[in-house]
Amino acid sequence: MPPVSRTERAAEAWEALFRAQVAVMRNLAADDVWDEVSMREYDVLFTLARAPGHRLRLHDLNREILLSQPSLSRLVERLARSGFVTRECDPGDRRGTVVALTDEGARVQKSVGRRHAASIRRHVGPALSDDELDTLTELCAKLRGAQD
Amino acid sequence: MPPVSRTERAAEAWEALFRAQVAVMRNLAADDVWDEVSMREYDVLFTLARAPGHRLRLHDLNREILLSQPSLSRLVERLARSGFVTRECDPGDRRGTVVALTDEGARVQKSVGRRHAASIRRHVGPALSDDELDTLTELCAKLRGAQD
DNA sequence: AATAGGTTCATGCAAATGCATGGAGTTCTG
DNA sequence: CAGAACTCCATGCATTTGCATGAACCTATT
Repeated sequence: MPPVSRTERAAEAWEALFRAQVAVMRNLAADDVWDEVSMREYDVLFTLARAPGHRLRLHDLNREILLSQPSLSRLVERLARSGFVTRECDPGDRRGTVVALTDEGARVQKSVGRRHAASIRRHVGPALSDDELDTLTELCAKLRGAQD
Repeated sequence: MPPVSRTERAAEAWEALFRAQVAVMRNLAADDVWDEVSMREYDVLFTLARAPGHRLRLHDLNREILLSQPSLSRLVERLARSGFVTRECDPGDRRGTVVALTDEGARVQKSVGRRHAASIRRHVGPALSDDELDTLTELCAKLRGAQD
């Protein structure tokens, strides 16, 4: 029996998305690719690598990462101590801290990223066809785009 | 330019799924629904409510919840102190601990669940059509089913 | 331009989390 | 059937996280 009300449909979709995320995440976390950085640290390095100039305001970074502002602040502090990022003062807005990827940080991101991508292929690839993967991408992008 | 290789397709789909999950999760967490239990605690109560007899072995519960075994053990300990679950010894396998929802726990789950469902409807509902929601559900279920 | 209000980030502190480990119980093996 | 290997859970301990708060800076109002 399919869901009837709009609320049920939305709840069912979110439930399915959330559980799928948990299941895949667990397998990705179990794969042996997190020796240099943790998954959350990688997420920060990856986001910075995608940003123009390999740099982002802490506040903007916080919009991409599911962490409280103080937690991200300290995560970045640890990444800086490890030499993967630098923290500069934003000349345009002196409240701001600009987090920039170092060469070493970019190297680690690529190295871990390559192995992580292979891991994703192993765990996500076999589950769906090409068309299904594309449809999933499209629907998730649409869902994300509709958020605040 | 669409992704060409199978690895790229899988990576793009996972990236989209993950980011959508983060964006939606943030909005759901921001809604004023988590006054009685935290989101993770609710996840446990919800999983128990779905289980036959409103009870589950700790080990089985751990398969549904994205937490390490010790962390879940302590989370359940807190829920028991709050009176939302009980912890009994499994007579069939005396290593096991059976976590069972109390009446109070079921009440809280329903109360929070109702508001949470409305919250999901507000944040997920407007983003996609009925057919799209169903497709998303189906693809996520398939993806989840293919995991270990 | 002075003050009030808002934004961005860091720090103190308590709570939550994960890893390593150990104890108790079960199952497998020779 | 003895003991080795494995499974399930709890606890010690260090790390990570979030909340509350405060400092520094920016912006708007008068």
